[in-house]
This record gives sequence, structure tokens and C-alpha cells, in this order.
Amino acid sequence: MRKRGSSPHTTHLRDKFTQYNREAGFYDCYLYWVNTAQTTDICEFMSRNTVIHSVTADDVAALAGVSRWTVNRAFKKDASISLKSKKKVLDAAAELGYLPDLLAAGLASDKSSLVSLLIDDFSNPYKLLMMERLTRILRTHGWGTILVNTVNNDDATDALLNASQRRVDAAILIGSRYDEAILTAALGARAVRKLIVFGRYSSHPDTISIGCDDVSAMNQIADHVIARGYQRPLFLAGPQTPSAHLLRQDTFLKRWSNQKQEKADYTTVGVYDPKAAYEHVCRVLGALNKNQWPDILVSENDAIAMGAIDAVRYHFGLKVPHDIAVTGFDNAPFADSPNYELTTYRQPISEMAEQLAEVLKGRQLTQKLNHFKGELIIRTSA
Amino acid sequence: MRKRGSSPHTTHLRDKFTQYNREAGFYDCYLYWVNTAQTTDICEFMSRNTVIHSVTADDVAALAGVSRWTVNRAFKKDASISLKSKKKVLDAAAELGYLPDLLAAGLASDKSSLVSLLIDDFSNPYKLLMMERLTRILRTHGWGTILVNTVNNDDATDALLNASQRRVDAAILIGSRYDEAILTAALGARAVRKLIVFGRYSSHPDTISIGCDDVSAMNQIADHVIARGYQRPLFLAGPQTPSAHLLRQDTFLKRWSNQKQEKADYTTVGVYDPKAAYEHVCRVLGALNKNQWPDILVSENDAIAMGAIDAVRYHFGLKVPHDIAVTGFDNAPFADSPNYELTTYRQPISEMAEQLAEVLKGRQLTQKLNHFKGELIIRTSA
DNA sequence: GGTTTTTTTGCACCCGCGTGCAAAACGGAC
DNA sequence: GTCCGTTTTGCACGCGGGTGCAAAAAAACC
Repeated sequence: MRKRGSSPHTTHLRDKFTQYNREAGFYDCYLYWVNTAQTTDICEFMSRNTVIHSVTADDVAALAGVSRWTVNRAFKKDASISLKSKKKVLDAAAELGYLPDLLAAGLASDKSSLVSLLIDDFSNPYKLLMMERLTRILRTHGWGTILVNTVNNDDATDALLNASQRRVDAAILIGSRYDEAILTAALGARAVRKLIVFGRYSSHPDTISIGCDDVSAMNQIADHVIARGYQRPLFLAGPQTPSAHLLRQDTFLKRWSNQKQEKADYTTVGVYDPKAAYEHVCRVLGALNKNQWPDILVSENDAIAMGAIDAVRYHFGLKVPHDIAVTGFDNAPFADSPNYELTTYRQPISEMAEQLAEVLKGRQLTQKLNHFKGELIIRTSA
Repeated sequence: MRKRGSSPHTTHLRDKFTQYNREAGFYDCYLYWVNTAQTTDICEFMSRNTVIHSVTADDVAALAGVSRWTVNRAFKKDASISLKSKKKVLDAAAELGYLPDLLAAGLASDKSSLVSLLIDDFSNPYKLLMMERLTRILRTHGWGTILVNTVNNDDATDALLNASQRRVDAAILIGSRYDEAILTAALGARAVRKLIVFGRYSSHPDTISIGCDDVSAMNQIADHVIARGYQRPLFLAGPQTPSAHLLRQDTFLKRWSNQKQEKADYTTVGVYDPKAAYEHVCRVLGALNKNQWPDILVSENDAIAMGAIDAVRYHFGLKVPHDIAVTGFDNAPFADSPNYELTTYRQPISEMAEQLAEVLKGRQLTQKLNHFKGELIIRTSA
């Protein structure tokens, strides 16, 4: 595709592009983009050029009259390079439409600037929000995000292997069911350099878990439920993975028994999926005498809460919160829809994602990675 | 990290791993995995080993007593290699826990086996479904998916540049607002080798668009609406991008006027977002005299339809479908929720994703990439 | 067994860039 | 102009594996 660094080739490229140089603003926009990683009108820049790939640092070096390594430095911040040659290089690069090849860079430096994001659960709309934040914020810090689908639990290790083949800098788990075995596998094999559990507590050693302070959050919810005078809560729990340690559930139950001197009940839905929650709630409430019914369903997250509301409203024909109230957790998309008006707790995902970027950079600013404070959002569902 | 192919090093690795060999089933599982790309219990395999990275083909070659290139062939299907040496190599590889490095392979072969998936819209739950299918199916065909967030339109070109830096084999657009400029930029600059618009029609030349037969689909919806006897439809349109060519909208309007000898009305929501649709419907219907009200809202997709239903039900206090009916398109998550019970059209995304894989492999089996047939799903909303 | 055909194997060279170090250029003081 | 300290620049070598071809080995044939 490209004859390497051959002088005629370079000359050819040069001829090809010099026609564009006369048009004003061309360089500026390119340089601006390179320097700031902001887009002004690169769009225009790109459409004017016909070959952007297969231009290597050698080509640029030849055109700029410097060595390849100087070209290199021009694109690397904090590199020792004189302003003069930096300008020369960037000019040449702009002329040729050169951009460093991240694949080669990754191979050479053993840093792929890629992370893989493992998700095992696409039925929870909250994941959409997490993906939006994570991809956006990680990219501003230079990381690409490989989305890995592990809906089958078996796939998870497979995916991890794949991740290791791609030399990702880290694997981020935002799933709900990952168990010890997977974590151990990933870490034991050093398939990934860093294993990060995001938005969820993990007690696994060597795993970095970034999440909000579930205890404080759940206590706020409990206090709210108590303050509103509810008497018979039923906690709807999600997947029972050992590493998550049932943190939200335990916290709620403990708080309740401390405050009310009586035990609160709970039931395990097992999946963070509105439909499953719907059916579970139908079954559980259906099996109960009316006088044993809860007056509030405290859900481990919004996905469950939504299913619960649907069940209360459509299966039993009752009113939320009048007959049975519901709380959630996450402030997922649709939580604010008029169908749900869910009282819930918002995790500060953006902050958490920023922290994640710091962790990836190796600067772990704080040890308190699981104590982000979010906010209780009170709507009409409870 | 690793001394390259040095004999003492290899011996060291060998020592390190031979202890595991005695345990039964170890090889088998590894070999099985390598050959079938299926996971049996690689999990266990991985956790037993402590170094999986930084084992190169050279190490394996040394251990197996063959050349590095033979090792290579053992991992490449359809390669010419004798069964005997393949076994030798795979045994050695299993012993060392070797896996080929995709980064290096990508650099050498100029195929990264990576695609980037550009999304500009995280508020439509349908995207969740598309991501699930695409990532899962592409992975079975060997591609990793880089998720690129382009919520800011400006970011799209930036993202495309980034994609080119990563040498992705293709960029897949599943956004809603990508306009000509971006497509042209991407193609003009050859920033990406292939530009694929998925789940949506694109008239742009050089762009491969894979989608269902919108015309046939929308006609089915129109016929259903007519058959049910609705008289005053209002079409709720999404973003007005030139390349999408308003296919669904035009189809519906045309069908209606052909069948009913009168024009149907439409209004432009502009975004595929339930909230925006909610407000838009409130505004539009609010400005109309009751006698001019539509009896059915035909929506360009489910995201809009959901917002429309919410507006009808909660803002105007009316019943769906009794007062105003609603149809959608996509059969997105939540379309079957009791809140919506949306009559909609399901696109065959799995089939489409398989077709995408074929396109990536360069075998474009059919020219009819925009004529997948889905199915009309009739629920209670219309 | 000798010869031809086919399969299998080995190898030089390349992919595009990073790293650490040594040489060169620069700049200021005398 | 010389000397010395400080930038700045150039370079050999490496990252791990892919490609096409030629040599070697195996198989087929007479």
C-alpha cells in the first residue's frame, strides 16, 4: 500500500497535498486539533484529503527534514523538543495528514490505551448511562473502550482471554453476576493488568472497586422510608454474588431493625431485569395473604423497582405509592418517566469515571474508592 | 519483562508450568478451547497459571522444537501444517499458556480485528439491544468492538480520526443524527476502510447500509392502522438527516394518501428521545383544537412512541389506544412493558449483524442489504 | 529405487513506533 | 574564542507476529 520512506513516494504525497495548502486555515485547524485534541473543523480537513492512513512518521520526517524520532516527539507531550522543530514537524504532518498509529505504539510501549468493558446484562437501562459516561470520559483521557458482551457467564473468561490477547490496560466490570471464579481467573492469569469493578462493591483482593458509598446511600433510603411512616417493607434483592456481599440488602435490613426494633423481610429476585422482577413480585405477593402484604417495596436497584411498580399497578391493579410504594437505586433512565416517578439514589458516575481514569493512569489519588456520595432523589413512588 | 527466546528463560517457564501438567484434563481443555473458541473450563486453566502474558511464539517454538512460524500456523486455521506438529505446538502452547498477541498480529497484517461502533444517542433503549447483538455476534466472528460515544456531533469526526489511528477494520454507525459531512469526512479521508450504517438507510455512496426494509415495514404499519379504522393519523418524525431520506415518514404518508385519498399530517420531533417526544407531543397537541386531534400517533420509532404514550396518558389524561392510539418501530426494550404494550415492528437485528460480519469478511453475499424482513408486532397500543 | 508431485517447514524482511543513550547543537559566562 | 552545562537530536534495537517464497520432507507414482 505504501512504499516505505522512499523519496519519490514522499515527493508524490507532497505533490498530492500541496494543492490544499493554499487554502487558508488548513494548517491552523489541524495544528489546533493535534495540540488540544479538540475538534474544530477536522471534518473539513479530513474530507479534503484522500489519504490519511499509510502515512508514517518516516514520511513526515523526510518532509520536515528531521529524523523520525523528532516527529515522534512532536506528538508526545512533555517531550524534549524545540519549538522550531515541533512546528516544522506539525506543519509537515498536517500537509501529509499524518497521525501516529496507536496499534504500533501500543505494541512498542506495551500500553494499548484500550480498556475492555465487560457487561453481562443488557436489560438494565442503567447500563446505557454507565456506558455513555465511561466511554466519553475515558476517551478524553485517551482510552478506547472495547465493549465485551458476557451475557453468558461462560463467556466472561473467554472474553477475558480475548482481552489479554489485545493487551488491554484494564478490564472494567460493570456486570451484575460476576463471581469470584472469574475475578480469580482474570487476576491469577494476569490476563489483564488491572481489574476494576465499577459501580459495585467487590471485596476481592487485587480488584479495584469504584463505587458509591452503598451503606450511606441505603441508610438514606431506609431513613426516608421510615420517615414517611411505612411499616412493612419488603426488600427486593438482586443477584446473590459472594463478592458483592449483599451490601445494600444488609444495610437496609440492619438499619430497619435498629430503628424499628423489628425485622424487615426480603426476597431475592436474582436478576436486575424489570421483567423478572415483575414476575417475581407477582408470585411473591400472590402467595401472601393481603394482611401480610408490604406497604413498600425497597428495591436493590431501579431495574427491579420498575418491574415491581409494573406488577403492583398492572397485575394487582393497585396504586403506587398509595397502596404499595416502591424505591429504587441508580436513577436509571426511565426512573423519572411519568410511569415510575421513582424515588431513588443517584450515583455520581461521572466523578467515579474520572476516578477510574486516575486509577488507569496509575495515580490512585485516594484509597476511598468506594465512598462516593450520590444523592437521594425523592419522587412520588415513595 | 521477558528475555526473548533465550534458552534459560524458556527452561524456566517450562519448570514453572510442568507442575500443572500432571493434573488431568488440563491440556484437553486448553486445546479444546483453542480449536473451537468455546469455553469449557478455561477459567480453571487460567487461574492455575500465573503468567499468561509475555509468552511469545518463540518460547512455544523452542519448547515444541519447531520454528516460530510453525507455531504461528498452528493457531491459524486453514494453514498448511501437519497434524503431528500442530499437536506438538498446541501442547507446548498449553504448557506455557501462550496466546497469540492480537496487537502485534494487527500491526503486521494490517487487520486489527477491531471495529468501532459509533453511537450518538444513549437515550434510546433500543441501542442497548443493538449493542448486545452486535458485540455478541461480531465476537463470534473474531471482531472486537470499540464503543465510541459521539453524543456531541463534533466528536464524531474526532472519533473517526481516533478510529483511524487504531486501524479499525470498519466503523459502524448506529446513531441517528450522523449527517453527510461526517460520512464524507470518514470516507474521503479513508480514515476507516469501511463505513457501515447499521439499522438505518443511507443513500451515501461508498457507505454500506444494513437495515430492514423500511418501506415494506412501514407499509405494514400503515395497513394495520388503516385496517383498524383510524382516521386522523399524525406521524411523529425523528431527526431530519438528508441521508436517511425520511424513508419511514415518506412511506407512511404516501401509503396513507394512496389508500385514503387524503393527506396525513406529520410533525418533527427531531430526536429519538422519549422525553423530547413527550414534550413535543404536549406542545403540538396542546396547540390544536380538540376536533383537529389525531386519533393515532404513528411514530418513527419506539423511543418517540414511548414519549408520545406518556404524553397522551399523563399530560392529557387520555387513554391509549381508546382516545389516541400509538404505534412505534423497533420493538425496543420496554415496548412490551405493561406501560406501553406498543404495537411496533421488530427488525431482525441478529440476522443483520450476521450479514454485517459477512460484509466485514469481504464476502458481501447479497446486494440487498437493506431488505431484511422483520415482523409486525401487534400489541394493544394500536 | 528413482522420480515427480504435494505437503510441510524455515526464513528474510516488514508493520510503525518506543526506549535509553550517546552525539550534536545550543547558550551563557569568562 | 573557549569552556562547560543544558537542550535537542539521532540511532540501534526491540515489540510479536504476518507474508511470500524457497528449501526440505513426505507422499505418490512408475
